Amino acid sequence: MTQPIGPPVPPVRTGNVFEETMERLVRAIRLGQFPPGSRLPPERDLAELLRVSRTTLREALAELQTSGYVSVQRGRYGGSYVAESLPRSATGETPLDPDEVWDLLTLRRILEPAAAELAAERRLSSSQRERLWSLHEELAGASIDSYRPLDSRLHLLVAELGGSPSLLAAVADTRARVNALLDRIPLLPTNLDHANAQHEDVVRAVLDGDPAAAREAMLDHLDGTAALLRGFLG
Amino acid sequence: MTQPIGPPVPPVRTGNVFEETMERLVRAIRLGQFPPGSRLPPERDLAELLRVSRTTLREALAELQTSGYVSVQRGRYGGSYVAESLPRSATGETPLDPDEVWDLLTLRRILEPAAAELAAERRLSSSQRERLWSLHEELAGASIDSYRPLDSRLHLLVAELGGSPSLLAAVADTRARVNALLDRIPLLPTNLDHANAQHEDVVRAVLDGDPAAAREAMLDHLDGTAALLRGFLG
DNA sequence: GCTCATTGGATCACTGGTAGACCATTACGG
DNA sequence: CCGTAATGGTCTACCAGTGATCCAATGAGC
Repeated sequence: MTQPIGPPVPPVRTGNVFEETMERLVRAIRLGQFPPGSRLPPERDLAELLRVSRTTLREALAELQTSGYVSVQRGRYGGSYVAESLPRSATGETPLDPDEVWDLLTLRRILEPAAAELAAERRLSSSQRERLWSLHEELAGASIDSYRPLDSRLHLLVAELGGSPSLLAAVADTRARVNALLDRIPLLPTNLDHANAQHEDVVRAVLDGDPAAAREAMLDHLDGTAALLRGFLG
Repeated sequence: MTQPIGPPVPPVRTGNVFEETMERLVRAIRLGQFPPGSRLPPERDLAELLRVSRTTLREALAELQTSGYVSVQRGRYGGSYVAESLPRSATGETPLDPDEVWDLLTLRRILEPAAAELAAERRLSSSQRERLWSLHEELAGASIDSYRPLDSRLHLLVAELGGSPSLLAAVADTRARVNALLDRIPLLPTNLDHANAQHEDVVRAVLDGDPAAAREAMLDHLDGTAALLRGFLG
């Protein structure tokens, strides 16, 4: 007979609107969707984008301001500007949960190489090619403080070039959650050099239209940071 | 410079609570999480599960009742019982969107073979093995009316055995969306026979602990229904 | 056949969130 | 320098959704 149990039924609502709005904004900023130094859309537009009342959005923005994610200026050409260096998400040394780490790294290892492979299969427009390469260069020259958001941005761009919106969404989701784990461990300059070299391999393979190489390069890259994370499990 | 655009920022709230609750329930039923003929949890429990007031849940259940998904009985040992044969989701012959079809099939082709591979890598308990095999047998003997939910249930079980909750969630999500497409095309007995044979290949490979075979078998199976869907694009 | 636990059915005061109008500040363009 | 457009700041009436309580039906077990 069929057992009554199965995969969990996700709740319709989790937390209140304010909290969810905060999370969305923090997530978008940490994913580099609003890069360091850039301006957020006007409150009215952003509220519409998030399908949230302006009142609630403003509460969230106020909170983001006090926690140092954005600075707000009034008047024409004012707005909310993303900080150049994001605050470390306040995790009072919460220990990493090994199961959660394995879970997320497993999913990421499935999604991102597949996305890179897809991207390499596609005929990219010259503007897409330029965007990819210039983002890679910007990242290679980024300071350690603004590195993570731009890193995510590059990975998301690769996923975007794969052409599947649902895959892109899945990559973004997973990456946001992996980021939350990564924020608990230090970012060393040595790692950055490795990462930049690996990024270049991925970008080159995508631009060369070599799917197998793109997949492998991405796998190498991910396994690098995965090892880093696992090292902090003890 | 960084371009202002990027992957979309998902809205915090979509639709009202009633609509979302409906969707969750329909989805869970169509995914076989509440198999045909089974009883839903009591309203109070279900409301808590969905984090929704009982009032709202009851509105959704009433709607499900009138559209033929469940039948409700009062009194002790009463409750909401899932129909043996689900209503065809009322799509007034909405034409399939080729981009959406490609998008979802692409993601599914990434997730499910990976899940099958993972499942085959793991040492399964004897109760897990039995559950998998008995579900396969139940599905092979299922009527054409109750086939789809049990089919989804089997796929979800394979994903569950992979051991990654996030991967399971992603598979469930994708499958729910693919189901919505599949509901627009007829289900032929011939296809069922093929599917059952392919399911058996997958299940055997998982039980044999042969990851590569499991991946391949799942790919074969998916490409079968994918071809079916593409055939209806013209 | 009573009893009682378990379930669905109904009602209502309260609140988080919304929509929309209006005010305040700033900087560009003439 | 002034006017105006674009932006953040504030206030308020309203309502969807909640949660709590009570009622009604049903069937198992004594």
